[in-house]
Amino acid sequence: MHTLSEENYLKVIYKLSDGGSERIVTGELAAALKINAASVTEKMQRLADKKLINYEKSKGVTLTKTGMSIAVRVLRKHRIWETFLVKYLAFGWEEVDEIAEQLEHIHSDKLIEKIDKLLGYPRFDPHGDPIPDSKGRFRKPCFKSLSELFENDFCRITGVKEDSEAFVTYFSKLGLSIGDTIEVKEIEKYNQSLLVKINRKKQIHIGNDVARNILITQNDKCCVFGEIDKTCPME
Amino acid sequence: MHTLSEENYLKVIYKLSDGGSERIVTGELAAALKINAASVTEKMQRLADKKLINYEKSKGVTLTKTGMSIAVRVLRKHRIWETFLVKYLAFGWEEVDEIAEQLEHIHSDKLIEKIDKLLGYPRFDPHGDPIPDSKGRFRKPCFKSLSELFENDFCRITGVKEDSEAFVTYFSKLGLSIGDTIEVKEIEKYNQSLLVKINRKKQIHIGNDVARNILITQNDKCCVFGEIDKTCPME
DNA sequence: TTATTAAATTAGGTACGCCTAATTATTTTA
DNA sequence: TAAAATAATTAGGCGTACCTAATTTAATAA
Repeated sequence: MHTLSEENYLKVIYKLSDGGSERIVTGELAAALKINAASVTEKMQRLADKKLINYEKSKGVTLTKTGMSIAVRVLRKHRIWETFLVKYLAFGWEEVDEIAEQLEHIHSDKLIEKIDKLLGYPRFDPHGDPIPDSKGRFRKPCFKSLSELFENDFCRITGVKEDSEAFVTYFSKLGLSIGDTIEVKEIEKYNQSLLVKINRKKQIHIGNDVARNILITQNDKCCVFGEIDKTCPME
Repeated sequence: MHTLSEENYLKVIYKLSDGGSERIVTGELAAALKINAASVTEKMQRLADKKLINYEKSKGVTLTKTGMSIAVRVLRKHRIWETFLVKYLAFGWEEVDEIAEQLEHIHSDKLIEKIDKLLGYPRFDPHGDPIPDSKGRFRKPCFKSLSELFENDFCRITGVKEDSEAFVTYFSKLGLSIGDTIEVKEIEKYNQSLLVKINRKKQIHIGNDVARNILITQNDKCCVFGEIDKTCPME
């Protein structure tokens, strides 16, 4: 079994490296974990000793096979718990991340399998993130973020990149939901903020910092015709 | 918020002292927590500094008001989670203690209240232990243990004193369940082991060490006539 | 009541997870 | 490419939670 601290480091490396593909540098980890860079360096050395990461001094880290599998398992638990909290206990999707941060470290495979079963083996959590199955497999949707679109592009919101309560609350406050269709009407030259039309109705402004954290899928013009199930955007 | 270690110490003191009434001595704690007595002494000093226990050197500890309320809250969470695991996830009652040991430290009042509600505010957990309500109140049944009975006494099993998987599994293996009626047929002079009749049918032998950990209630001869609901002994 | 035994405490050590300040690498940019 | 800026690492510290060994305190028996 691994420590809470280990699981957290591996999870954050996994997320920052977008599934283990990119090399992550000390400063990024320090910022994400909100701890001092010196502490991160120290921990990197210990994780490398345990063969959980590949660490090259001053050049950053990648996950090993083992490290990756631990990270994915933690992520699986996190997302299953989030789904449970929203579907079974009627929590708002913006308040579940904090609780799931703790629940994801409960060491009982049997428990998480049973909850997974209770939920009907969902493949996506309430934030639109894919839930790895018990063997660690999941469909990794390589969605763009809203900030990558051009004027007049259509898309559908599939998830958010940032899980923090602050962001998710703001996202809701803007009147946005997962599953919404978006049409980019205008991109402001000055600061790349977007004027968009939501569900072919309301028009709002979205700052570039926000747009970067909104994940979307572009089915060409599909979203113009297809019915979209707003309550269950994961199917 | 308190640390995991603090919560565990306070919980164990509470349990050993039978609800905070008795004074607990270093060695008992060391044995219960399976750590060295020197480490316990050290921790006692820190808990005393934080006014969570009353500590007199070499004379043991009692809980303060604050310490007691933390212990009861942890116990509440433990027992609610156990009930959840058994009722919602079909865990066996002998396997839930270990998982609840971890779940009891999740810091979210809202979460535990929601689970309590989901379960319909149960007052007893699957082991027969009372669940404190959100204000810390609970009915403390001062039941005897089976080992205190005399020959020809009748009683009904209401719970167990020891939660360990080893004990609880053995308890089941003997063919015993909470709610069973017991008639003490004979007490062996040599080692105080008991020959008992379960539910007026099967006769078995129970060692004194086991009998000490079985809690019972004696409703005079009531159990002879009254119907007993074996599936729900808590009501 | 004193000697013996048992239990609790103190002293001193390890590992972890964090910190700040000083040093060394690496990148920028002039 | 050399100087300046930025990032990473090392050195040295602190608090917590454990440990063993030595000592002190309390309980028991002679």
